[in-house]
Amino acid sequence: MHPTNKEIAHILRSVATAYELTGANRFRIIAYQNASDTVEHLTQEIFDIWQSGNLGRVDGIGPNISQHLDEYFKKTKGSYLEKQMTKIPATVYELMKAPGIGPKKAFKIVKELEIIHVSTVFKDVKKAAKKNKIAQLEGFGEKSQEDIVKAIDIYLNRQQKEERMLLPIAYSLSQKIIEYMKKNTYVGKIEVLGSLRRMVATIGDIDLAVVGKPYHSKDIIEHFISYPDTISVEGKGNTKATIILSGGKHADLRVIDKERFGSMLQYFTGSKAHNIKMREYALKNDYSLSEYGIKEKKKSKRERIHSFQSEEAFYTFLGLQWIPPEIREGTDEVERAQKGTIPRLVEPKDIKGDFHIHSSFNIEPSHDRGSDDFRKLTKKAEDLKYSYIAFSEHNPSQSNHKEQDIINLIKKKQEAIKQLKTSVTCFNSLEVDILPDGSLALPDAALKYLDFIIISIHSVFRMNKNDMTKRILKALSCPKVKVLGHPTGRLLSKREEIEADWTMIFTESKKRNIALAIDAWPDRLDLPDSMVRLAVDKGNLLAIDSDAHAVDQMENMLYGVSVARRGWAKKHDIINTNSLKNIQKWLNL
DNA sequence: GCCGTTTTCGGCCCGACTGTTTTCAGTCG
Repeated sequence: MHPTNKEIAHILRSVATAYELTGANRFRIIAYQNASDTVEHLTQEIFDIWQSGNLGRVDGIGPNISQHLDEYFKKTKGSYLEKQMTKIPATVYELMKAPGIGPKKAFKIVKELEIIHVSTVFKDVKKAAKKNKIAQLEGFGEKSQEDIVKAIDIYLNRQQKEERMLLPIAYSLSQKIIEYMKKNTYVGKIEVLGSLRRMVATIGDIDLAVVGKPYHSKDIIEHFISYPDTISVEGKGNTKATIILSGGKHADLRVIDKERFGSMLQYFTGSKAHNIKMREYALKNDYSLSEYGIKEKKKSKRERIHSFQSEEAFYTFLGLQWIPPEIREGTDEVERAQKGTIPRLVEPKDIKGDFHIHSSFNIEPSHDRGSDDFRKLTKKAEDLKYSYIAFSEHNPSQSNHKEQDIINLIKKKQEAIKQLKTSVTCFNSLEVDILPDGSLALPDAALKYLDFIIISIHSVFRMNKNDMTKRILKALSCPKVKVLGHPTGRLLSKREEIEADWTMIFTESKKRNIALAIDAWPDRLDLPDSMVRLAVDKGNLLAIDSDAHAVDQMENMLYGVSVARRGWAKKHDIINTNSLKNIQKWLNL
């Protein structure tokens, strides 16, 4: 197995740490940190980029780091990166995983207390704290000793739990806090910010901001840290506070006055990478950005800060198009905003139908059945103002049926659909398993009774890249296939993506006019946003599917739209924004 | 060590909070 982006990012960050502790030029340290960030957020495998000889083209990786990585990938013994890393005890990198412990503190503790075993570093540090040894170190005290023990406990605790929340969970949690905050009379406007506003698939912390007068700030902060579900207060200042909720999740709150709401919204929405790009851009025009506004850096003049009530005004002042939060990830959005070429991204109201709904119709499926019948589902589709939907249950199990049984079941379903009285056009479809050899779990003879099929992988996820690619390409060759369902098979924080040559698969899908699904099921969000962007750039068709197994889940479409937006998808990139007429043409009906 | 619509040299994001200090260093987002 080749090293993952996560592993390479960790190595680069560790080298940055080693440089920091050995007193290297601080900009060299930053360069390695930047390279680490870049690799971590890359949309392709850094290993693949290296293999194709394009390492140097990656933003933030220059000639030096390129060469070091080359050496590392070639598995050269005693490679430069490894050599740099081992200058610092491995216990330092381990200890740094605890929040609030950075390079300096970790190194000091490890060195002074002679902690050498990586596997027991946390236990050993806690033991030392018990003997009051840390408080005696220079630069440390009673309080910091206590904080270090707490930080270790938080880290160890977090290890056992899910690290990040699924988007919908974080969203509902934030709504509860907002409701609570509104009970305080000094609280004005209140907004969800950070990764939640950017609609990232998984959310670490909940970030909130409140409009309030500075002299009410204290009251608001006090109210916030009294939130009933709080188990501890991690920090509290004049304008911001952090609480830890019973599930171990952090919630941050910032108070800001109305005049600066725009710059605050911009700052606090992030991403960090986006804000850095913004500040770098501003600096070229002699401006300095912060959450408080835009500062003119002209040395001769008196310092002047411009405030902004709205985010739009903030971006406009800098000569930039307003950038939707979903694409503020520090890729090329600032450049594009400068040129005025940020596209209008697809919106929830553009969606005209849903191709992937599991009904309760008993097709005697291989996997789970939906819980609601055609009638309820079509009613919901009407409420959502859809023009069309497709009932796409899992294929009938193969082991329990003869070919003719399967055909009869599909015909029966077709008949039942015909009987429906609704303004919504309903297609007869199935979600068919892609078997390990690339054949489909449905007899060919059954295909003609279906309007189209979705194909998906539901077993044998671990396969080598070559075989997996062949498997999918073979499955795509069936003419009834119109959607490749949850292409990567990932389950957020449960199962990794499958390995496949996506360039080949995207090319083949495009050639065959097959849409790649953006499955909106909260655990999936698959395609992932970064791959959506690749697909969009390549000109692939995409289908946003709810994958609903119950009526209410049809509303999950919203999260699929968010993924599409994060992948820079425009309305015309998404097949199910089309009119019924166009869809029928696409389906060859 | 990286990078380029004022630059192949000379820059490199900004502020808050905390603890240990008595003006600052470390860490975080």
